[in-house]
Amino acid sequence: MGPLKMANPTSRDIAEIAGVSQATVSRALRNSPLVRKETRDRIQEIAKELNYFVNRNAAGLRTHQSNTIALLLFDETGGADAQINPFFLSMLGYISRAAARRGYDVLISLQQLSDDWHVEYQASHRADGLILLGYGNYVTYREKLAALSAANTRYVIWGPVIKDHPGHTIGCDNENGGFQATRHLLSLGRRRIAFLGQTSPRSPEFSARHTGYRQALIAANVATNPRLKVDADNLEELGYQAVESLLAAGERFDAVFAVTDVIAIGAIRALLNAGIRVPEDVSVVGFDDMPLAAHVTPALTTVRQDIRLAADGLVEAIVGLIEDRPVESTLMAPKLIVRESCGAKTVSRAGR
Amino acid sequence: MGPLKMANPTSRDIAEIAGVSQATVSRALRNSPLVRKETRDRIQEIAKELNYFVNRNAAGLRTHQSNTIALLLFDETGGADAQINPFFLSMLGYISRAAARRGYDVLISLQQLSDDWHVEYQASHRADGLILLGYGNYVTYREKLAALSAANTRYVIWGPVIKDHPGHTIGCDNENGGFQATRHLLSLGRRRIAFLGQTSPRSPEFSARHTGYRQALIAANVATNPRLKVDADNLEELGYQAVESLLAAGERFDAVFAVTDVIAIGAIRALLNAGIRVPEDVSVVGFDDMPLAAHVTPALTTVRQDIRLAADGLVEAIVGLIEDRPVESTLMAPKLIVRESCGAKTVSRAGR
DNA sequence: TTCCGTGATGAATACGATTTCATCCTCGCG
DNA sequence: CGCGAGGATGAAATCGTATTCATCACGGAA
Repeated sequence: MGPLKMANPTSRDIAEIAGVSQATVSRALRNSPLVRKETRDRIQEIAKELNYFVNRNAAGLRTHQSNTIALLLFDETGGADAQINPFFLSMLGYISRAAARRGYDVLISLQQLSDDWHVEYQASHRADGLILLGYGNYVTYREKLAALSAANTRYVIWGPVIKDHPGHTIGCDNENGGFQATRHLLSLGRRRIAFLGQTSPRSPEFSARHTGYRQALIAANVATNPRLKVDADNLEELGYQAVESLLAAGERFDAVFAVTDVIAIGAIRALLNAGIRVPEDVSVVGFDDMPLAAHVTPALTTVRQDIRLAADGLVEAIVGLIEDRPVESTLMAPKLIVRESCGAKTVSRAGR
Repeated sequence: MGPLKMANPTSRDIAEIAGVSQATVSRALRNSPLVRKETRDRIQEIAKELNYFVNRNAAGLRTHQSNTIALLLFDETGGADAQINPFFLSMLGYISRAAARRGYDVLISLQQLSDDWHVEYQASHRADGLILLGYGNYVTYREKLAALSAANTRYVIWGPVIKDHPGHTIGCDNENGGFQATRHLLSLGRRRIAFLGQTSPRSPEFSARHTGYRQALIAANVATNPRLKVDADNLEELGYQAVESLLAAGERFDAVFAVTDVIAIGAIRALLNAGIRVPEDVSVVGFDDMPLAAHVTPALTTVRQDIRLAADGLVEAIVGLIEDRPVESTLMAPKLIVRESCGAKTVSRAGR
């Protein structure tokens, strides 16, 4: 029995070779106990020999499934060529792995505000369910989500848990994260703490972090100074500019809570460029704990979102919905990671 | 005519409502000129009203197409939970956009060395073609590529162009990049230039950068010192350790060429921690120009690979193969980006 | 010996689109 | 008035698999 060759073998071809019916082949390949073990093995061997793979289109057509999860990534920052939010990008990696573990493929789709594809993915049977990243902007998207629900689409959102928000949500307790960061800065004796980040209703996560920030100040009986709050979208450059504008305005501050590591890194650069030492003169805390946070100089103190866990949770949830299991929205606890940029630890740097 | 509702409308449902045959519906939805314009418009309106979308499984079954590109990402560094190479991750973003522009979806698959799914994607009609990232390790993968070719799979590789390598390749002229980086350091008067990076045949890109490095030294009549070459995989931590080991060995050096920005950032941290100033005492040059490179302190001088262009090229190539157009392997020119970490520019930092 | 349950298999159908081929109508021209 | 060309549409086949519903052989129980 030499190496069999065939351009595009089908289950029928295998059936013919094995001397059985196509139905039996189909059953054998799916390990159905209806087929006698010997027959099953023989068929599977032939399939392997022929380099046969089930035609997913045909199978999907018949079963109404795709074993695929679509990942919709909304990235409003910047235009079509801008870098994509690295936080989402690494989430994507973990999601893909978690999905693979459960036998699902992942289809990516970078969406723009103007796009209107949401419904299509499941309706066209390209995906069994959707994971939505970057939907923070719930004001704008609310109706889109409603459309999804109306179309009976299964989806899970990464973002803030908002009451009477349609759909299931998995997110991080941003308020608590902001609180932890700020409390930490306060515990170091800092009192004039700048807040860097966009807090419009477009960015509910960031707003929640700001709320946590304020609550920490209130709890410590420290007056909030609205001039120490600067809007900044999630780009290094904007963190840089935010600090520049603070300095230009002559504001005095001894700490910075940046709503994102990326912003924090931009802020640090601006501080250092202005001759201000970090953390000696100004403490800096970020948010996310992206991989690089530990390796920039000074290493960034930050609030960690465990994105691996988050990704697992998202996949678990969407697969649950697909397979008709009950699913609940979840809020994950963030964790303060103390490094050098806040000054809590003695910096090991020898020379200065 | 109120809002029509229907669970899962098919083209046949639309046909019935429109009072035409299902064949006409199919044609109308694909904008076939065979259908009279009025009829076409009416049908499309009904489809919209019903929230109808073509069942991709059925369409794909019939046409033998999926309009999908599979992106196979091999990431050997670290285990299953490790962060994924950020360079590939951002490439992925651009690839996804470029593919969308051409009407293709992107399926991601993070692969391990042990996996053996390559052939499956196209054979199962899940994808029309493959883009392979991280296949640098051509020694190991050669046979896998051969299998792909044998199965008549269409694929494009991001990586070094290697002669009599099966398949089409798009890559960066790494040798030239290494040459530029090193020549730049030499032009700054640096003579003891350390090289940080893995150069085994497992990493042909990095080996090529090393070749460029050596050629620049030779061209400048500077002796190469093998002790200034330290293997380091692509992680910040390993860049850090590489510098530590150089220092521990008592090697003297006045510059570092890191084979990757990530390694460079780790290296800089190690230098600063040891009280060595960058760039005053040691110049550092990286490779890739990842987004953060411009924003760390000191801002990183590096060799830019234009990944947007690369992504476009890869997609262009795979789509070309899918649509039976001739495709050629391409080598893209990298570009030296001078910032602060090499010391060529006056650092604007005020205090020090 | 007859009958029925059980295990293994096959025949036939459905999934929802695309596409080929046939049909029918209309209109212009000889 | 007849005829052919061409435009618009419909009927039917097809893609490859999963699954329902027979069918058949076999063996044990009555």
